[in-house]
Amino acid sequence: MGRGRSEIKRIENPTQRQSTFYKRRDGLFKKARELSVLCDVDLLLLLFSTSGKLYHYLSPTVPSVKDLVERYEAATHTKVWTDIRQERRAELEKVEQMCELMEKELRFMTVDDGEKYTVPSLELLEHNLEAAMHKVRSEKDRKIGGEITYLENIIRGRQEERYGLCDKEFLRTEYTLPNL
Amino acid sequence: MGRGRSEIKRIENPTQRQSTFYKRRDGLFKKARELSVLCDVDLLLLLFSTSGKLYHYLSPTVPSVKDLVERYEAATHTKVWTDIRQERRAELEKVEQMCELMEKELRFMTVDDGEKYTVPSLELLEHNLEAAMHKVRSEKDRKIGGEITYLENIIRGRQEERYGLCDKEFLRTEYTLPNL
DNA sequence: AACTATTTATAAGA
DNA sequence: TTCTTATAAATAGTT
Repeated sequence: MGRGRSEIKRIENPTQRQSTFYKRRDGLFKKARELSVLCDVDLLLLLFSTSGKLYHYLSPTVPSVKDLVERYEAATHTKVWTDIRQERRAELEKVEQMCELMEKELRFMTVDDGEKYTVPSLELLEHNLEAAMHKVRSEKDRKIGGEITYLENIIRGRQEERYGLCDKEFLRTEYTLPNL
Repeated sequence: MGRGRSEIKRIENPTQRQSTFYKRRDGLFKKARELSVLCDVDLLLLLFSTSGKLYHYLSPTVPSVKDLVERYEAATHTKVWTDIRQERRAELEKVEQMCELMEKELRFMTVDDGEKYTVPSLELLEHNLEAAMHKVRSEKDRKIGGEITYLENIIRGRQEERYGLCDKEFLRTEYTLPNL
């Protein structure tokens, strides 16, 4: 556009370059705005002049520069901020591992010697331990009971087999103990 | 440009919008490239079409997107990535709180009903519970024993007081029970 | 900044 | 999509 010249190379004359910069900068921002509105497009335009001055445009539909740059990351897998994220993730995983360890340790019911218990809290602890113990014992009994029933069934099966009372299907089943 | 229309508003017809998008997108990128070359300008153009496809341009003079976004941060003092860090910190704190809660809960020895225990692990659990119970009981005894000794001392003190065997200092002390 | 001769971009149509 | 073309818009050079 304009009278003459069309070659695209750095304009050496500073006055001319500055003049062209103003005109084309305005043109570019206008085009960016128009495109984002006409075609419902999310865009970011960041621009620094030679003098270091910032000009920028962000589509009204985009909440923040961060938002768009994150989408850029996701799209390119270029992970601009990977280091920050990985740092945090590592930190998080460390805490989670500690959590797990602690859970295991505590599950096996070690009473902390360093902790200073009061008598009422010790009584509560005792009560809870008794409840837990009760649960554990009845669960154990149930399991062992189940095992016995299972074995009894096998024995009955064998007897029926011997006396010809079982069907063909039953003969083909394998006898494996359940995982106790 | 082109035949007719100049109003800038969202193009509702999808076919027409797509067509316009292609043409104007190409135009915008061409202008961006030209400006960066002609006027020696650092610029970034990030663009997502409605379908989510990314198009971008970065001046050849700029080493990376990160670089330009950091300059944007510096220029606006907007600290684009601060909130990411804060976000992560919040996440971390949440996990740590969960940790603490879990610790408390597990300290009070609830045996998880949902957990599927095997007989040997139940026996181990039972063993641990017994050990813990033993600790708790002896600690309770020690505490109660201490209380008794303390009370005995007070009684002895009273007797010494009565028989004039105590010193003046002792008379001024208060008898408060230790926090049991 | 403004002006205007030209070039360029692009809307509509094919 | 892609091309063609008539026309609107942008802008180089000038004032």
